[in-house]
Amino acid sequence: MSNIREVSRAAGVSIATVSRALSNPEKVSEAALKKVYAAIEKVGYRPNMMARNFRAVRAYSIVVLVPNLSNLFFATVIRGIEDAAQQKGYSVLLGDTRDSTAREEEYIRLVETRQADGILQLRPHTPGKSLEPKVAIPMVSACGCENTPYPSVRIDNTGAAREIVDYLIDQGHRRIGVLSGLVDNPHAVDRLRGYKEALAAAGIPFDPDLQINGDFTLGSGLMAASHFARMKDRPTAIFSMNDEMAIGCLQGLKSAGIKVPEEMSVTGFDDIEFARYSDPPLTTVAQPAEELGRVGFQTLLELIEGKELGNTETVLPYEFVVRKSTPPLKG
Amino acid sequence: MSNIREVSRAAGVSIATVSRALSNPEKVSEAALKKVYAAIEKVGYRPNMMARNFRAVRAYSIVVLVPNLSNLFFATVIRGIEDAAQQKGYSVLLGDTRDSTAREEEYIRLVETRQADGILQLRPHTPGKSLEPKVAIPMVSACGCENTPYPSVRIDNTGAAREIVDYLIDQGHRRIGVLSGLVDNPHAVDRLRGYKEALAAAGIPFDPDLQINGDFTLGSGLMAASHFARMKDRPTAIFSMNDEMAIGCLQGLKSAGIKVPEEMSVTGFDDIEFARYSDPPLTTVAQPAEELGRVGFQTLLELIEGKELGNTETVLPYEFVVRKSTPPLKG
DNA sequence: CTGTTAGCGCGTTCAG
DNA sequence: CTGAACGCGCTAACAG
Repeated sequence: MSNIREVSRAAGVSIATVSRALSNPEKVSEAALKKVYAAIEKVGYRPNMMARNFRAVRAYSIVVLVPNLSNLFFATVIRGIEDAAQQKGYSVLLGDTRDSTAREEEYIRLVETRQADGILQLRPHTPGKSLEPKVAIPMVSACGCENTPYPSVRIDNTGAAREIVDYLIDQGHRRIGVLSGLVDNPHAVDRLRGYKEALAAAGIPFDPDLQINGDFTLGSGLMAASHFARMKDRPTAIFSMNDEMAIGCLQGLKSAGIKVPEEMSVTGFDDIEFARYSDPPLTTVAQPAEELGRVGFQTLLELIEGKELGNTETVLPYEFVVRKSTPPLKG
Repeated sequence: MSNIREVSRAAGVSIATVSRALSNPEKVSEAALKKVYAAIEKVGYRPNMMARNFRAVRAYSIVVLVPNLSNLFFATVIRGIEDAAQQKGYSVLLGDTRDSTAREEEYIRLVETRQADGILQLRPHTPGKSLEPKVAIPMVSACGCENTPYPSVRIDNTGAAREIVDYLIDQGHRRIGVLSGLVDNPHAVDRLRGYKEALAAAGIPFDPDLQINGDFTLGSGLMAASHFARMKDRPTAIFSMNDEMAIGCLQGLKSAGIKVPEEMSVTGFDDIEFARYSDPPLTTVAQPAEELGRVGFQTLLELIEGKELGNTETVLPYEFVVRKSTPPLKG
């Protein structure tokens, strides 16, 4: 627990010289530098970052708000964030909010009390329900949705959904079920719009009976499957809004005796690694998860450093991935 | 950005009184309290935690070192950690080290420079390769292995592995493949011992050809499957050391035309949520992941607060979960 | 190039 | 019960 004063004593120079030797070595003579480095070694000095940051009025850390850390898509985004943050000397404070705005508020306090410099929000913004952007709280959305009222980085969810459903229609499907998220989930909203647009473009009327809302978990996919299985006029394909639900759905369909993909096509969204290992492997949309995290961090850093960004949107490209869960419809 | 001085001015009391009103309200008169609270409201005061922590010589944060955040088992442990930490007013700094000791060292620096108070290590300890415990760096292992040289919380990996393999033997298997981790991975070491003990107890000789080493990822499970599939004298069951590899293996076996579980039993380890949704659902060992995290944090907190723990071990119970991937062997 | 001085925001003496 | 004064470890401004 030695401090800068001990170093200065051991080196026989002033405290200021030690400080300069560390942050502006070019302003210190060779001789003094040598003495300082030797002294640092000798007394085992480590600068106290709390003191340094305190002076700098910057915590050099950001908080990442994630609705559910066990969601592999989010986990991957976080890896990207951490990667970028570490390169810039920032640490990442984890806030698993379990979809609770109240918990989010608690983490906001970390930046209000200067324990963190900004917020990277992974939960998409729901007007009237989510944390509203506050001035003086740098915040950016790292895997957001349309109409986010603060800077965001995202993919074109609507377009990606449209592309998937277009593909299913091309494969011959006319009755396409949709396994959505909760009605007010913004990702669900955007993707549902894409689904409807694709249907409309093909002249297929939207049938509300074919929409089942889950919550992006495996379990809700399983539940949804049993609904779909029991329908009198069952769909021939299901567009699921994430891979977890699609995989849950796969199992539900099988245990209902429905063969996938022979009797039912299923698509996912995100392209988590498990999507390649399901049976059958899932046709899905690959989001550039790590990149979303990296770009999200960079955007946040600009905000922290004082740039005015308004509610800039950065839209990154996605990739449509065809696997075996969507063969052409027979008959 | 108001500070305590502004509050004191607005309230017409001294700085010390404001400070006391916040941390020892019982030592302040009713009248003064009211004035202080009103002033805080009025100037929009938020205590500067950096300053407070700086004085307290405590960061009120810990760093969690995780080898791979995309591993669902670790993600769940972290949820437990964060839960416990938040309750005690601590924040969690994330360190995804991607199995690199060098990266771990960088995070150690965070506590050396007082940005964090201690380390919660999720990577099991490999002698001569892992971070060695340093005095003055509070560190605990939250899902450790046997012979960890600092306080640890874990399950009985050897016992759990033995129990799984015993069960396979009971189901009639004599040739049981093992899908291990890398040779120096401590979890692999402990679990391999359990595998061998179970074999020995049943009088089955250990056959090194039946051991394939992966790296706990889906991909390595897939690779291993093709090895197993090509063996002349193929095993009738595979004990995989985690669920991800087991699920990867499942797919590899299927694409090699081997039916699971009819022609091959497969077991996992950890009981991640996907284990219930694979085809067939996996027989596995459920680790109390969140609890490991919670207890790990509590142990670390004791260390931070100055208790001497030596290399205490806390062993938590696991649960053996039988699903459909392990029917009795026919013939 | 170097040392001296003055705080950053807060908690904690110690008198009153 | 209250206030003035000091210092935590460090950096920045200013002289020399």
